[in-house]
Amino acid sequence: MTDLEERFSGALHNTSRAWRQALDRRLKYLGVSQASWMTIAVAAKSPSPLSQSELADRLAVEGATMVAMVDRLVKAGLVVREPSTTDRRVKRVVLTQAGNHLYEKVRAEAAAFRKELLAQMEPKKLLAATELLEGLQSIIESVP
Amino acid sequence: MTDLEERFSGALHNTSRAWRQALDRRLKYLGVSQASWMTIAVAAKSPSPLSQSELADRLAVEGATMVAMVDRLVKAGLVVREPSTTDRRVKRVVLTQAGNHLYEKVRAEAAAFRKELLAQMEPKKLLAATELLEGLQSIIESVP
DNA sequence: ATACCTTCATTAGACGACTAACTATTAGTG
DNA sequence: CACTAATAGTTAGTCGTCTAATGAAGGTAT
Repeated sequence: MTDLEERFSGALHNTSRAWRQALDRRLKYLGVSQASWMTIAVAAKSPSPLSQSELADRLAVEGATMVAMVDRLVKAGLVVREPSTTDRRVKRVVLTQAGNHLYEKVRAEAAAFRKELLAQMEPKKLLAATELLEGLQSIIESVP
Repeated sequence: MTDLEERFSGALHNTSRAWRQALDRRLKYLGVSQASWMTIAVAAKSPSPLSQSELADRLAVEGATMVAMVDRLVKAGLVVREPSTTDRRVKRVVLTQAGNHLYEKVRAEAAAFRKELLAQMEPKKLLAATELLEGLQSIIESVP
């Protein structure tokens, strides 16, 4: 008697996990993980350089996590820390040329992968599932 | 529509992440994470004690990950390692009484939480979403 | 029976996430 | 203005995950 709710829960977590792993495998040759790429993407998309706190907020991770992430990205030569001139607590994260170059390549790969995976899905059903997931997400986030 | 695909992808990952985090918060008072609980659950459900490799397979993690997990569980007094009598490479993972007690409590909590979250979902839509996710999961897993 | 190959568990090192505690700096309130 | 709040970044320690390398044990083929 596999309960539908249990089945949904399993499908949700397994699919999300499998997706991440498959994308990580696909991007491995670029030497960059999804978490690193997402950080670079958010930094790249912003018109003006973001602080580490702003990056952490937009990626829904803690400040301490972002410190470690930026450490790695700096070490890899993809970004630099630039002290703010107006607020001496703040350091802005700026992409290097290598960072921008990498971002363009990775963005194309990730979009292609997403398209490939979802090509066989019926748009109507995909929309219905998206709406259900979004509704569920706000329910979860409103739980104490 | 690339837009929908991107929206779905975001909803999938965010919902899964939010769920895990919320459940972890809910189970925090028991002092056990979902990964630990899942390991204990698989061990508890098996009629005969499983080896670490079998546990790793069923939880879809690597052997090295399971070594660390069992280390923590042993340290917490929830399981013990028992050398196999027939194959001296193998160690079977056996729940202690504390492990069994904990499992019962956590299982009830997780099921209640799942029910609570999904209570407002329409069964028809939930089934459709489950089927879409399961289909997607097998597509992802068949990707090289 | 020896040489080779596979499997099981382990260790070491890295990544990515968290919380808790800390320093430095800024902003707000009396 | 001075005291207090809050914010930005950091460090330290833990968890969970991975890959790669290793040692011990079991199988297999010649």
